[in-house]
Amino acid sequence: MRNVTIVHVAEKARVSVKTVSRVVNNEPTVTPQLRERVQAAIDQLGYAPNIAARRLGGSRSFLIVAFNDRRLTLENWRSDRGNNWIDRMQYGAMLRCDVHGYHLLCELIDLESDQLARRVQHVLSSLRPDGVILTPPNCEDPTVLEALKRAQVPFVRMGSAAAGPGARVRMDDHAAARQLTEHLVGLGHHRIGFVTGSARFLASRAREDGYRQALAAAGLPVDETLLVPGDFTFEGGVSAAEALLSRPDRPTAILAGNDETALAVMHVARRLDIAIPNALSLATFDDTPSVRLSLPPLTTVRQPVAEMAAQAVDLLVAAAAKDGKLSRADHLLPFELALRASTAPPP
Amino acid sequence: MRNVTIVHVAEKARVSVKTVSRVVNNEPTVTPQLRERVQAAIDQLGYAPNIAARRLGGSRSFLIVAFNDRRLTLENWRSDRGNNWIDRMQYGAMLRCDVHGYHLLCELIDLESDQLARRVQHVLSSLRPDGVILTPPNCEDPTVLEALKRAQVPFVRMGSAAAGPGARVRMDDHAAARQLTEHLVGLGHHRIGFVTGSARFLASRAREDGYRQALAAAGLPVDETLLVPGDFTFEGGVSAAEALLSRPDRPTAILAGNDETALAVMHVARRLDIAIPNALSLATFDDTPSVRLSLPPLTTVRQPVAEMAAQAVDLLVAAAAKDGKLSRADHLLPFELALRASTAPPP
DNA sequence: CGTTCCACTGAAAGCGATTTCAACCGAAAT
DNA sequence: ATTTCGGTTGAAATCGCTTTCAGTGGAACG
Repeated sequence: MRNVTIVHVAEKARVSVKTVSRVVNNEPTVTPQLRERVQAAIDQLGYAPNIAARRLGGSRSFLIVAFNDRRLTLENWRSDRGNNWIDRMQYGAMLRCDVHGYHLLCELIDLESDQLARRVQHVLSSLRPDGVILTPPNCEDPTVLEALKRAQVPFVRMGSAAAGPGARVRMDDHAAARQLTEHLVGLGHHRIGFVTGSARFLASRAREDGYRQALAAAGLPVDETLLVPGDFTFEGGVSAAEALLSRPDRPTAILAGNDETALAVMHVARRLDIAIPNALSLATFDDTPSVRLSLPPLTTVRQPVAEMAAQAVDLLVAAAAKDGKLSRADHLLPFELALRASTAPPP
Repeated sequence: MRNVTIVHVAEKARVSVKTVSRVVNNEPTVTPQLRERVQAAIDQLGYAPNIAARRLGGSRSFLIVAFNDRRLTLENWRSDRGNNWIDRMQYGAMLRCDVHGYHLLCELIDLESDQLARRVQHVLSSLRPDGVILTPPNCEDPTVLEALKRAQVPFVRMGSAAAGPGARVRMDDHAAARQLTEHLVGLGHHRIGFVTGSARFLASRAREDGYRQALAAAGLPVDETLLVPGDFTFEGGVSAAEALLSRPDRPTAILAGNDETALAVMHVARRLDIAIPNALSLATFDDTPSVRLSLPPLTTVRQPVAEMAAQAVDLLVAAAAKDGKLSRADHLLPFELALRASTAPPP
């Protein structure tokens, strides 16, 4: 019973090794009759193809590598309230890997290490995965991207709007901003401030566009003075919030470009004694834990992490099955609105 | 530069393939001079041995599989407050894998599935890992254990005191109970109740022993009537707590056999209007999130999950390097006391 | 000085799949 | 009736490493 190989199956089914291989790989040119006989032998013997041999003989490894940042991972479980991005990514990826007969291999990398390029290259060359999944912050790291490109391994960047090599899978920032704005409009808000994100990121533009579009669709004018540039940092958020909230005709609601910015807005509001959500509604993006656990918890957009990972796996597997080339496409996935206590009708 | 194999290294270093292999595997019988020449070639070429070929040619696969329960995983990240056992396990395991040149492969299994045995067997026979790490609740599942035993793959059960095949790595329940009791004694408690755990589990006995030993060491008498049997369930905890707390000479502190029991004690205390920690101190084991987030948060023992995983990897790698046999040893690791608001000096 | 032995190095045979390519067979075409 | 062809099947080479075993040279020994 131990060590059942393709040869055993072939003997039992009285066919050649190659025919068994055809059945296992679902190749079309096998007569139904033979296929059935072979399948029966496989089932009876409990045969499962050896992945190492498959990799060595063929062109695929049936392996997908996910690089996780070591510091982030450590921070996550240390803090007891870390975001669960990695878990959700793994879960989604594993489920799809399973379906495709693939396996997910998680590797820790340290973006701060001077051995980073070497490390990535070693992992790739010893594992020779069919594809790599990158999550923030790895998917923005030039060293990692360069190493992947040099190794010519297909990869998907998850949850990052940054331009660059490899395919991208992320949520639809435009639609997210639109829906968040619609939510505020639906509550009765007319004057909605927007602390925009850093212009370097595509996501910022998309979010601003979504905001404008939602207002236009609601027949509301866009007051350009309510659009204040932020830069995704707390400090930037503070100045922007001060500008918005110290005006006599201050907005009744604010959309923050990201979570960090939102926390800054909360900070300023508290200082100015503006109650959230009674005097000011606040909504933001990303749904990091700090925002979920803040007082009050903030209304945000929740990224479909598991779904993104699933899609990433699908893309990589499809590429491997074809020619090992992955198009540089940009895939947008629907997201989830987390309506929480920070948004309410205007005063 | 692409696809550097051992042959290329051998040619560059002007030695045989076998010698390169010896250097890579750190075999002793290579002269320092040769070793250096080979190592230089390896570094210059950026060579990393192909894991698939290594597995196929040799007896090791350099792979360790960790089985995670699908439902638990899903529940964890859905609930937004799941315990981070899995993350911590992965982190610890990965770090050690890295050191040994191994790779960690996480696989989801569904304990409820009727395909469970098949699934486990398939994973093992296609991956042929050098070892398997089992976490609760997988490490108690007879189907999984049976499949592992039949496949003759070494495995480590983490965090479970249950007897059975495979090696175990867990915390020292005896010492944990002792320290928890000492903590209570240190606060000034003399009458400390103990709702013991289910007698089926070795951990229960160990905890009870630790409790007794701590009392003895402090020169306190053991009042046998303060030891009430629980069974690790909420209901069992309720009856035990009622028995303890309705006495006129009720204890000023209670040690609960596990977290579930502790929650039951809290429940009863609240009903009887006994304030924690003012009128009653409460401490427990396991540190599941429910206990961390309860009001007040409970003093507990925190399992050294990452360290246990690291040890598990070390054991498996050592076994693979030797003869592929893993002794059935039981390894105890030090733990961490989480002193929280549920324990205070007696009234 | 020849033999034995040890320490080191290398040649060749797998490991279990895929890939390539040749062989086969019956049906359609000539 | 023979050739041709498309669709199936199988034989053998191959992937990159380890394992096994044979060989080589020099020190130690009689």
